[in-house]
Amino acid sequence: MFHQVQKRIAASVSAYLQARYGVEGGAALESPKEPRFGELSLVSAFQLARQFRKAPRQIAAEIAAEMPVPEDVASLEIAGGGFLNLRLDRGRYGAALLAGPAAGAAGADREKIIVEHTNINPNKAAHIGHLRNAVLGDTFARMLAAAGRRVETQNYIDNTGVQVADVVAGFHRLERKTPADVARLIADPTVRFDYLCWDLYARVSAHYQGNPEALAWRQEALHAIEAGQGEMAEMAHLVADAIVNCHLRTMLRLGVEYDVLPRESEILHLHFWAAAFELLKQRQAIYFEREGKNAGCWVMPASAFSAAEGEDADKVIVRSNGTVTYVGKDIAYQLWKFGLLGKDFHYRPWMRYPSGRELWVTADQPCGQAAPSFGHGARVYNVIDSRQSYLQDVVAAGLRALGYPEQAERSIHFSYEIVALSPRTCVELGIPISEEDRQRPHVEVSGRKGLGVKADDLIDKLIEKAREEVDSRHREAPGEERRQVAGEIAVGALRYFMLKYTRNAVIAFDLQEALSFEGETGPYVQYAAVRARNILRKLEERGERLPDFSRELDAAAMGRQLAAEDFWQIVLAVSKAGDAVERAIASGEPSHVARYAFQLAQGFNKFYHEYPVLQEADRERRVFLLWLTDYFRRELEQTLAILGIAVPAYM
RNA sequence: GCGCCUGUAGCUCAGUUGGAUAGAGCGUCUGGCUACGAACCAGAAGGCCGGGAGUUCGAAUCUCUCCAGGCGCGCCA
Repeated sequence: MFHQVQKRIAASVSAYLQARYGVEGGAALESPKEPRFGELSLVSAFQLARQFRKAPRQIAAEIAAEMPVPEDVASLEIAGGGFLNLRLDRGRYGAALLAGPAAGAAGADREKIIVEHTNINPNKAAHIGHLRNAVLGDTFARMLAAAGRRVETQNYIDNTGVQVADVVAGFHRLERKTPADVARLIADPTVRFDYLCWDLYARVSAHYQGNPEALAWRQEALHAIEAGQGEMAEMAHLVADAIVNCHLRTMLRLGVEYDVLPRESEILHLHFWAAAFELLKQRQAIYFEREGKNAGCWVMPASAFSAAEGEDADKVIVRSNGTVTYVGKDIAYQLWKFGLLGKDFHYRPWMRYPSGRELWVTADQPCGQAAPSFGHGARVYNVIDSRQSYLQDVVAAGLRALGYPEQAERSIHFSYEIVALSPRTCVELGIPISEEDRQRPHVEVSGRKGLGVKADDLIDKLIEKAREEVDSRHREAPGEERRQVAGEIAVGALRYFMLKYTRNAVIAFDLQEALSFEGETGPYVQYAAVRARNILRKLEERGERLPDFSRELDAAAMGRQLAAEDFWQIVLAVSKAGDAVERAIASGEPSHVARYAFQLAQGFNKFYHEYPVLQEADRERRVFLLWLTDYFRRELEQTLAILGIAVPAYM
């Protein structure tokens, strides 16, 4: 609500400033530092001061005297050196809240926003780093949807890459297994296939270390996979599909779902690269190098994507042996996302989520079932860790060089820093670390060596810990119910932990800290929502009903109640949810919503402590307090839903 | 060598397009359960915002410089 009111006021003030002073920039409105300064502060006087060579305070006085007061505003006053502080009309504001949100203007013509995330190599179990990616992407998609945007979630699967090839080589060469053997392992319910591959991949990598000639295995597997024939190709298919299912199951534990799985195999078989290659050559975005170290390659000049010059910085797109690099394929894929490639995949259903949502996968031929329209995004967010920013720059440069500057601008590298481990957590997990690492704030671990924390292990551990807490508080409740609650708390803790940091902060994952359910955590916020529900449930247990607020409270009553500074500040804070979401979208920073959720919970816990709602004797106040409780509940639930966090039945 | 990111309380981190007296959690210390169940609340201590210079009415925020740390710069993905 606050967001809409602020927009209305800004429009009104901007119109005045434009007419009176001819300024184009709009009204400089911000939230004052302290509540006593009102709800909004206009600082335009400072900016105008220079231009008109007058004291800021004098200009503020002019504005205060001449500007028509916007209808949401009750009063305005000059403060400090030239601030113009606005106070909202509390009764009007409260009445608007009672009336509920205005219907959103959602239309089918809304442009589509694509969020691509997760993108885990399908050759081993997911680890905590992947969880940060998935939770960031999933939450951002939820934020966009909550704000009325049309969103499509993609999870790209590199099922023909080196990492899959290495595991196939491991099965074939180290384990001497046939595709049938691998299929049996996958079907065996006692085998955790993704864990098995995790270890096998580490063994293969170690073997390469000691026996460099064994790298030929990788080439052998890659060729087989690319040709799409033979036992190894078959095995690669089995492994990748099975691991994708493992990943989907892991992610679903956190409530993460996708719309479509674009796969590298189809990009290959449907010759996406050939189409992109033609475009790149036609538009002269790349050129054939005849001499120097890149002789025989098609390269993109460094000037296209960085400040550096010279052939050293040029990026090879097609190798001298004619094969395309990863970046080249990524340019083709990125073109498809914007609907610029002139080609599309075929699709078939992969699975249906319990929620009812259908997940599709790309296919190289029609399956006979009508699929939704995928791709054709107006804006694309690629959730990829910050170490790949150089490559993302090259991809965007490719779009620009092809004559698509707007798309390059809207091709957003949604980068984030890695998840490292705290030294003490390494020790706890039995990961060997050097003396030097022990002194550092965090230690990066290697998936190649099989070190690190598997996502499912972490989730299991969190559930176990949550279960202990639940059991100690609710011995009487049915076991199945307690299991459910513990699961929701565990997921709440994990998702919040991944979201509370800004994207470019390195998370030093500390088991103890992540397992904590106190302070700035998901469970703290969940607890506030549960407490709000408890009050309302208690009311019904006492044989009462929730009043019809819009009938029992009018603008005058709201005005009377909101005259109390305490209540006004609470209502104001609760009404800023939409503001937090918009800020998070504009800055691409989901942590804003996480932090807002925490503030909201803090506000509620304080309210809960100070005002025994059900004991209130004054009738109007009691109805108001019940309304406020219900309002808190709604916003807490909605904000948690955006974060992908459930509200447990009890805590 | 070049490029990007980071440096804020003992620790981990916030800090809106530059705005009024720099915030939170953890940890430490002191209080508060009579069930709207304390996974909570109240209070205290704790800061030359890495150093320096500049821009201006105003800088944690912008510019330059130095210091410290991280990451990237493959015909790997």
